[in-house]
Amino acid sequence: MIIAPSGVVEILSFRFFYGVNFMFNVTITLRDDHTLPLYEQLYRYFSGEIRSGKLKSGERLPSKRALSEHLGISRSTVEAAFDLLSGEGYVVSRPRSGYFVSDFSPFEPSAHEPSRHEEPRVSASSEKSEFDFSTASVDVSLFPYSSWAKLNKEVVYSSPELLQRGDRQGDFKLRAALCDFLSQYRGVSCSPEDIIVGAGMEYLTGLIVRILPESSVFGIEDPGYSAISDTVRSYGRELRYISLDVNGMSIAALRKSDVTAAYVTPSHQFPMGITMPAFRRSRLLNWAAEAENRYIIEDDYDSEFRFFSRPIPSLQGMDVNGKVIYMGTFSRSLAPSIRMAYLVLPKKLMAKYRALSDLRYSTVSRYEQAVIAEFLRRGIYSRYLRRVGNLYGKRRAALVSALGAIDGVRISGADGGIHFLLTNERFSEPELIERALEAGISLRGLSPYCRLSPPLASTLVVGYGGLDDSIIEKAAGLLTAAWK
Amino acid sequence: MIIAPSGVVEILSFRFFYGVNFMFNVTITLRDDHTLPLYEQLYRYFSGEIRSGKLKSGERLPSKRALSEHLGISRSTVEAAFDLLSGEGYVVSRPRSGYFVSDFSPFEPSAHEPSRHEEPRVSASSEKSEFDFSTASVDVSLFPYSSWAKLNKEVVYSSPELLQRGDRQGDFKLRAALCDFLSQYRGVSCSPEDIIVGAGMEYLTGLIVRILPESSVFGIEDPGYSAISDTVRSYGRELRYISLDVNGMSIAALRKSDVTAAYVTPSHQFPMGITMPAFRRSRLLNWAAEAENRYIIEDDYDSEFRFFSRPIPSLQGMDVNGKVIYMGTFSRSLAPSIRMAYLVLPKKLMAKYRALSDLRYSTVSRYEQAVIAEFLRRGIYSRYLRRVGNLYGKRRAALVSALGAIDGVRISGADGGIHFLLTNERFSEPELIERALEAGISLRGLSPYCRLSPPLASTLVVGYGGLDDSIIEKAAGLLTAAWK
DNA sequence: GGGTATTTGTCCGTATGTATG
DNA sequence: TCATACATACGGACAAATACC
Repeated sequence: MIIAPSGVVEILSFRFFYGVNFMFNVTITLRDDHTLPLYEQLYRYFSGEIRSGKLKSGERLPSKRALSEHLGISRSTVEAAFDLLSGEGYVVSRPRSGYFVSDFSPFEPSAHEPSRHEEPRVSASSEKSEFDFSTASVDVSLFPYSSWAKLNKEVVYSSPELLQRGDRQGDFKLRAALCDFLSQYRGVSCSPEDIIVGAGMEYLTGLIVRILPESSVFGIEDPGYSAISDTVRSYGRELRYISLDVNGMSIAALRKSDVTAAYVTPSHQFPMGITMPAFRRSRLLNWAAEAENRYIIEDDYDSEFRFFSRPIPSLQGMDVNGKVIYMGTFSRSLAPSIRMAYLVLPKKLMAKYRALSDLRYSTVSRYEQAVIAEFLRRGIYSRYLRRVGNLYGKRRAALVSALGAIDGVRISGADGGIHFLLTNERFSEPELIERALEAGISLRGLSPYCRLSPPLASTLVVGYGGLDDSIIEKAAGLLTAAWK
Repeated sequence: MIIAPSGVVEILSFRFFYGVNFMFNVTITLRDDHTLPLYEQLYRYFSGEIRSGKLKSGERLPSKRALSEHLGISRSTVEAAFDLLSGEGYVVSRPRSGYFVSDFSPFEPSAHEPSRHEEPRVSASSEKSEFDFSTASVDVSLFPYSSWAKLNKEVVYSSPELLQRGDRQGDFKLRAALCDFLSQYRGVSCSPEDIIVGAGMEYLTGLIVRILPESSVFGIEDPGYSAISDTVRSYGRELRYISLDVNGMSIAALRKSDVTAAYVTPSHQFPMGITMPAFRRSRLLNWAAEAENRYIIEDDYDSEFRFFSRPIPSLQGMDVNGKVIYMGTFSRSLAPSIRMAYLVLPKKLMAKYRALSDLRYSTVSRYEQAVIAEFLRRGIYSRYLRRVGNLYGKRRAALVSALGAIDGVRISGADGGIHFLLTNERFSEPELIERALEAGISLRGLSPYCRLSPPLASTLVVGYGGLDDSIIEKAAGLLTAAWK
């Protein structure tokens, strides 16, 4: 403790933990004339906190040891204060356990300030109506909880090494497993060195924007939607909208633009649901090969779920010129809360990534990396994908048949992914939405994803990832009535 | 004590328990004229009891506390009596045990020492023969594996909701728990709304750079080291080096510069180990308050571990003008592989964060967020911090005493954190390093952290977070020889 | 679930300062 | 100045409760 020269007031401020991890931040003012003994000050502090309701009944006080250590005073001093408190009924001692604020509050009823942090009411995003046709929702009812929990446990006890800093690109084991998986299921050709694991797609798109030359001009699909457009804007880079034709991004439109980085979702284009055919893919690759600074960003969105046609190998796998940045995520296939996504970078760009000196650590917990790696290695992930794919397939079939039966309704883009387009030319898009809403069903139109006029009029984007199977018939009935 | 009106004799009768449940029944007669001092009366009483054989040899007297309390007199009074008794051989004191009636042989072969030799603590990675003096290493041997695994399991099964997309700032529960923790533990004043949880310090520094005005000029400590310098450069922002004085970042130097965002580590400056005193803190805050666009970035580096001086509440807590960005991390306190850090933003900057539309999702797994939240809520985290702090404290003490004993060596900046400075002016800094290296010990000098010449010549930065306790003596021996 | 290390209230002796005659 | 009584503060030892593995 610091005692200042005579007359001077010295401020001691200190902190400590207590009980369910509370910490006080107390300021004790000690005068060199010892106006108030330490234990008295302590006593006053605590009794005040208790009276004011900041320390609520049942809460634990810090242990005498912890308190004395953190304050740098003797345990007995603390003990004296605690004795006073317990003598006056503020606290009760539970031997070898702690001091707890008394149950009854014999003191002023205290204008209790229980304004502990109130959890904000569900925001619009997490608000779940009965009919969830959002394209962002995914079904997690099949999530392999027990495998996850079991692997977690295994992993935690596996090696203390996993507590240490890991590779900034992601743990090698994970990247190796991912490599195998991608090569086998997505025709991606890469080695673990080419992979970067990061905390979600958004993080990785930021990385891409930083890695590509500053002069890059990003081209995104129109209609389309991707976090990358926001990212590009956030970083002050140029952005162009490239129109689609039936096979995906129009090469003609791309050539007419000054775009150097084309962002595409060839697997199951959002929102049109187009799967880019092989010949278009090769034309796209040709475009990229024509200039040094041209790149393709392949977002392998929703590639995990296909129902009819065989999955088409990734653009990345067809590329021989190191022009494709491949990206995928576990957030959509496994669960949105899993913040893990991956990039496969061409060697040249990987060199630029390595030069980014501010990225020295992975953004993903190594435990979670290890769990996912085992998921991949043991085939749990692919089994899970099959099961969920099945579920989605059945749901899609039920939904397509139910909605397709409505007069005037046509379905398209439904051969994969977890959304499709619904067209009903009897009404305009706003009318469709409005009438559905009156029936209690919230639907989204195609226009919001379009810069130019939508390629399909009177069309809605229907997501069924989060839809409850049991209400499909009901929803179809309601919509039939609404659109009559 | 009751003093009766003059002349009247007052009888105090009392009884108390002691030892193996013995009970005295004593009567003391006190006269108001104080014919005999209390201690004298007590002395007479006990000596009489002993002589008369009522108190037999080996029996224990009541403790001074118990006696004084039950008699309503001061412990010193009892003590005076006991001193007399023991001075005259009636009783012997067995320290920390009690007073015992002597047997007639005046001495007892003093109570056996239980010989409590310290078992050398075997750290988990004890087989490492390396001398790890890196400042980046931390000790994870005490990591609460089972709590972690258990909570993980709990959390996985707790609610399917945790699989869904979470709040981009981090789950509310975590932020609330963090809020409580920071407020109590670090004197940070904030509400959950002010907090952003992200995938590590590096990610968050990137965020800060993006949130602050583009015209910002960042000032970092010299000597110093922070990911933010790389980040600032990566984003093409301006960077200045601000010199330190003994109290941390020099306000004079800061004022001379055009810096608008001052990055500081007030808790335990790296590498100098300076803890910024309160008056410097308030001057820094004043600097920030003087202009609209000025901000302080408070990196609460190594605040978790302090050994001597009392922790000083955070700058953020002292700030009333919304000028401080507070940042902390679990990576260093819990384990490097845990990729979770947090920002506390002033309202104004939080608004700018919310406007960043490319950041729609949290970068941290919700499972891990939930686990950490429970860690905080249940006090596991604070207990863990205490335990690790203890470990570091002991290691620091051993290391300081071992290295400090080397001729010419001075230690500084060792009152907290997990590194300190070692100065040995017998050699130049390169010589110190070279000679240590020849002895097989890799050490780092102060200069690499300095833009200008180091404030201390012949100085090394010694980290001991990852050091094996068992080799401290050996290392000290080697260094003694190397620096002879 | 059982064993061990740590934490914790409790009790203890001790040292020093101070007010009051 | 001294004796008396009290006030304040310190840290060791112990056993039960608890955390951790």
